[in-house]
Amino acid sequence: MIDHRFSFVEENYIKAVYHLHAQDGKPVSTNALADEMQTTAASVSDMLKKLSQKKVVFYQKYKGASISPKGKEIALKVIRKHRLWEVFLVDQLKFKWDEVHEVAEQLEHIKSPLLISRLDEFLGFPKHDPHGDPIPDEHGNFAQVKKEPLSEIVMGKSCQVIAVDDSSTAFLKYLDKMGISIGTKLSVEDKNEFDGSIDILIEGMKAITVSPRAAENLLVASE
Amino acid sequence: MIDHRFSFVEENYIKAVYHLHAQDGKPVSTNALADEMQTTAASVSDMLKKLSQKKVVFYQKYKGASISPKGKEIALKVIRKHRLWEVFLVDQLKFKWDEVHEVAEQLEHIKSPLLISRLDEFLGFPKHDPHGDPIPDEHGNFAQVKKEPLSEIVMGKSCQVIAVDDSSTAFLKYLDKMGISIGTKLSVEDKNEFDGSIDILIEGMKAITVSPRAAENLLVASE
DNA sequence: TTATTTTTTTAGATAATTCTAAACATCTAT
DNA sequence: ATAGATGTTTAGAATTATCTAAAAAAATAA
Repeated sequence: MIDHRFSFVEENYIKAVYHLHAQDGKPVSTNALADEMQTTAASVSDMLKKLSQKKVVFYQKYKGASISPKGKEIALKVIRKHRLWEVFLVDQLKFKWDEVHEVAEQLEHIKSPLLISRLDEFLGFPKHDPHGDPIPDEHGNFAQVKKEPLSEIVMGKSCQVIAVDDSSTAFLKYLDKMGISIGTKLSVEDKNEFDGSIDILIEGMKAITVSPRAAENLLVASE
Repeated sequence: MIDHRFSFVEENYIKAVYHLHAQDGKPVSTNALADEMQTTAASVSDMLKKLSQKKVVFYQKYKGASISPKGKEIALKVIRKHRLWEVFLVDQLKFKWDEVHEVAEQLEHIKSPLLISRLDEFLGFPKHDPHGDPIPDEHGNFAQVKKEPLSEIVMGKSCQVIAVDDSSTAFLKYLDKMGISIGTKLSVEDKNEFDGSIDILIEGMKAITVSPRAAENLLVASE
């Protein structure tokens, strides 16, 4: 079995196809990929043709692309690396949530299975990255917890913050100020009809009100 | 001042010119570089022309290349990153001496000043890498201890192992077995005329004999 | 259903890095 | 000092990833 070697750029395309394809299961359009990759539709077209030949995506002209089993394997390896490095940066090097992305984008392409298994061990085999996203194991398996926006939780229910949909600095700063982070347990106390804001009780102690905008971007797992 | 961005490949050439140039201060020949970079003289020629335009090397056709102040600055930054990552791999991730090089070659190109300053701090501001080579600070300064091969040390003198000239697995395994590592203090007890082997006393306790070949590749600082 | 708009693909160029083969410069030994 | 060996550079081509502009296909709206 020939083990293709993929360039950084190719890995990024594979990851993007995986992410966009995973969202709804429908093939990813050339334009959607161009948007994601910050490039032109022409470049995407060329690259999809190549990746299709390398059998990491399924691609039909004018019909978009979807991820192949081989592509999924590669994507999950890169995602595993990305998220492990994020844990390292935040837990060990005291990076803030919003400082890790650019660096992890580089580190995820380092090729060394030994490095990753040692890093995983060093970090204590974490199951989630600092944004609450699950970290695949070496076989690409991960437990996907059902994520819902806080805005969808019915009144009275308890839940735990496991991720955010918006990773902007502004939002993360807002959460910091509110005393909300990944892992925070809270219950929905009331929903205000007139503006959609939600009253929550953090860890059964502090009562605060969050805006509808915030509630849509806070992803929680209900208990 | 325009801040050129250098590719991985360019950084590797700059590093190679710095290392080879530093050895004796003479300009580096095209062939020597081709050898070091595992490529052809033609490729080196092309690259030197480019690096000369970017003012990181001084280069005259048929006369070889030497490092410029700007090139030295870049080389030292890359070397600093390489050695800090080596410390991380060995001290934190339990890599062996001979497992770190390939991975560090990749990690040294990650661009993030914050990452490196945090890593430096995390590691406790180490002054030497696992092979005993000094780690430049953020300004490129490092204390160069006078390194001599053990074979040059006069009888009766005490010294400390600070580096190795040969990083082959075979040699490193040999040292492991002998109980010698970076930092080992020893004294030269006797030199055997007939085969050039040297009797040493490790830490004033264990007496062993090392081959002339080993003595040439063990770099020590005499006290 | 045909015309118009949008999306996607191709064609043709550019830039970076590498290669082989051929030309050229320098060194060395007679 | 010159011929042959060695070292170095140029010329020309291949590869990867990108772009713009133009052509082709698909979607949409009258």
